[in-house]
Amino acid sequence: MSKGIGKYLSSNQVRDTFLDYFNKQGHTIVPSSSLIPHNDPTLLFTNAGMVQFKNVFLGLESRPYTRAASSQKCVRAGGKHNDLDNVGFTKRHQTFFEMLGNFSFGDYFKEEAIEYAWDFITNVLEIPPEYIWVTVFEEDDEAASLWEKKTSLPSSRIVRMNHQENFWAMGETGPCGPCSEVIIDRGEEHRCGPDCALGVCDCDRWLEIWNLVFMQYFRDEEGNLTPLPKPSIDTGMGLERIASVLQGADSNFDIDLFVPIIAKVWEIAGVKGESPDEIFASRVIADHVRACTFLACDGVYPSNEGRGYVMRRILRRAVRFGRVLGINEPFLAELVPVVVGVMEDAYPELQEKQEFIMSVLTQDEEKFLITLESGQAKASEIIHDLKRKGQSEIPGSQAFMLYDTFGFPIDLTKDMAREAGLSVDEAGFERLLEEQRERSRKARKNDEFFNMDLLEVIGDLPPTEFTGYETLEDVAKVIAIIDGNKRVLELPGGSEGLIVLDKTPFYATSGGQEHDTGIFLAEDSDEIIGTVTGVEKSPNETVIHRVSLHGQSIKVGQRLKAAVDPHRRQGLRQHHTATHLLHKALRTVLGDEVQQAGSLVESDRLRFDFHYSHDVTDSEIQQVQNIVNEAIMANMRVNVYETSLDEALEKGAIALFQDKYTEFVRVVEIEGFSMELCGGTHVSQTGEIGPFIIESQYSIAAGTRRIEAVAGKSALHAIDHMITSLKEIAAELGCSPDDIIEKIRKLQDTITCLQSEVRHLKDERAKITASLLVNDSAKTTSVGEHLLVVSRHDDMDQEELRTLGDRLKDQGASVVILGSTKNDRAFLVVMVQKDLADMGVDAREMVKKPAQILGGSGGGRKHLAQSGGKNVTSMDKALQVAAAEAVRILGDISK
RNA sequence: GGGCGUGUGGCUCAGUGGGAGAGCGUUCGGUUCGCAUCCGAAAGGUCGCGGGUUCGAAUCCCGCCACGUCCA
Repeated sequence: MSKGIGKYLSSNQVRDTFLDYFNKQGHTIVPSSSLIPHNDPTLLFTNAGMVQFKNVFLGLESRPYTRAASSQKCVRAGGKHNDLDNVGFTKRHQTFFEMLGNFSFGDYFKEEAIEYAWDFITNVLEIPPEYIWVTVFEEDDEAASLWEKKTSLPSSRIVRMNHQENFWAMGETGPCGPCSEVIIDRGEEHRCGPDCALGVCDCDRWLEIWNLVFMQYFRDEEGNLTPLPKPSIDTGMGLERIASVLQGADSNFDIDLFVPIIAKVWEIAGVKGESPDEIFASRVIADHVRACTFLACDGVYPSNEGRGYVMRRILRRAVRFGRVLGINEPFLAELVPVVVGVMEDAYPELQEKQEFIMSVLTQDEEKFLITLESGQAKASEIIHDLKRKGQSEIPGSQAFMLYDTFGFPIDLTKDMAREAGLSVDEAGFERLLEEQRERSRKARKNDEFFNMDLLEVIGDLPPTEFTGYETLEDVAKVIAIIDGNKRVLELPGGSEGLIVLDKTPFYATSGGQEHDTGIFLAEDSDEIIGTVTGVEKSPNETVIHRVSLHGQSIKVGQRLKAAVDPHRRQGLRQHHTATHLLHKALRTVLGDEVQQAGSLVESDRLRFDFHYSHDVTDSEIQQVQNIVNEAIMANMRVNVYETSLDEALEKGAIALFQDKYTEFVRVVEIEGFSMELCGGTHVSQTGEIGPFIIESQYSIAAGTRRIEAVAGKSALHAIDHMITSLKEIAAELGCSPDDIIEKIRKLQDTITCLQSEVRHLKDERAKITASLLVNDSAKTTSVGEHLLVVSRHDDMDQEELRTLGDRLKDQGASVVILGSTKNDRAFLVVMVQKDLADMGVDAREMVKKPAQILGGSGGGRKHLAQSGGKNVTSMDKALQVAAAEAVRILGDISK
């Protein structure tokens, strides 16, 4: 390890020093938000420091401060920014990292941003100016001259870069602007070649450590840039990168945040990190286990879709590199305490959830090991098969099947192929993968309410004021109408469209609670204008009503009366408050390990998903239900109020999304029982909820369980239904409802007895019938030394005929032909003794012709053939024909 | 959301349109001082659910459910 540049600081010190510095410059220190972006459907994970401030930059949300600084945990994997497959190959890529940033929301701009950056780097971190280069956007003379004026940088080290490199945008439209990067020149010895220069190559000599974004324009749909009235600053400095500079680490993985984790990996694997492979694999594992630890901590769970799927991919990649090191059993959980130890100062929540995180990781590892094992078996089979056929390449289709269907990683397929001396058609594999991607993308279109088009159309609309906590009816003004993803001024009568009001009593689908429905009325006449069938809320809190108009049209600017359906709302309130009671009851009965994973509140039922790693017994569910019902009967007050987040948390409120740092949060407190942050609508006394019934409890994924329950009227209906059913069952069984179980058990016993008795009797009857038949000259024919039995037994089914045939063979019959008609169907069974069948006497030949006569077809095996048809009247004829056929064949064999 | 795969006894699975099976486990009996082993026997199945095709479906077709897996 070479000597560091600047002042040696531990990573924890870097983080503290940064926040401390900006705090002294009047910045509010904002804690890292969750890795799960709140209310942002366009983003899979928080991937930059500015994510939690997005709405502030867009002017949709205001904060009590205009300058802020944070150290933000980030994940870049899945979605647009995907570094997953690069991790390990480079010295800098990580799936999980921390981003240090300072932000100005219309406060200071370029000058201060540059001054702070320079001051922090040269005076606080003590990095000598001669190591520093900066880049600016080629048209940004202002930034270039500021660097020259405000710092001691010579102009030769201020490099202008093009649009692609140094112009930043949030999306297709929205705030954007030039940026400026601070770069450390690590010295000649790190150069990649003779042409090594900033902006020319992309090697490790030139280390970008800090990006300063100057948000000064707004880009509209046509791509026009208009200056923002209040330009803003968004900066980002990778903690691991700057730490690597200060600590003289060759790569990010050589800093103090990684060293203990990598050491533990080596310890588990029993290696010393001597070969490039060992170093490579242990770096990947260290990065991935950090990502998985933090993801699990923020409530992400490995699964087969969305965020959970990305997490699973990270986790499984780590496991695969574990195998490279010779680790063949679950080991990631052993690394978690090391990660926690390194990170807990900055993220104390890790310590609290350590056990939980460990069990989440181990569970998915175990699953993956099973997948690998079965994939390996499949791959062996394929390879064996190909070698037998003398082929030298595994076709892309086979490799893809292993990957796609059985989850067997392609590189493992390649390894196995290599060991067997085969190659893999990788191009074919890639082609199939691309086809699959294309299919998925196509199927994606148009299935969400907020598609990109709609988001664009409503982008400039303000948040809608929600008045529905206080009232169910309100007079409001129409401020926008959308018809087929286009803004219009008028929506004609009889049609459907989306309507935005300046304020609304309608609750939009959010926080798991379903939307209200209701009607729009004319302001003066109370005539119904339209029916509201759906209500959604955009990411910037604009409420959008899906409305089906009656006779008259509706215009922008018009005033109308918005009225919520009170019955539906009451159902929603009952089920929402019941959900809070249920949540608390679950934690009381099962412990604090219970963590809400999802919740759905409808007007006639509720669904509650939660993480819990053990079985839940019926009696525990019963206890939970009792606690909820007692809480309802106690008729507790439900207080809803706004307070600051800190105060709410201090009082012990359960917050699901700690990253939603608005000034005030809404607390729903059930007096003396539970307290949660919640934006939903609730009853005012728990007694309003009525009866509460848990209808089912089951597992929806490993470690995740779901409860479905009903309250209020739905619960009454459920109870009614159950009582009626019980009464009907009791009446049918001729006993009282209390005795139903006992009665059914008795009946089941009786059935079992009868069944075995019937089987026994049928067998007996078959034996007797058989012995009568073989002695009945009318039913038997001797062909040479072979005995043929032909007989008809109506009302027997095929199985009974076969049993009878078996008994006849026992008693010496060589060939048995049995017929039966039952329920307007004709059956024919032909059986041949095994030795005769081996000699070539084929039962199938005897069944073909008669089958035609019966109006069907038939077949089977040599010793047993069956046929049938619908011509029941031809049964005797069919038997005759079969018999004649048998005589002929037996005659041939006897010669 | 889309694709592929799987679903058969308590468990692991075989069974490519014609009589529902194997191994392990369970119970009983034998062997043994006893256990393991070994021998013999028995119990245990709506072949995930629902339709369809067929004389006949665990098997073929369609729909649904669950699980696995890849893609988005």
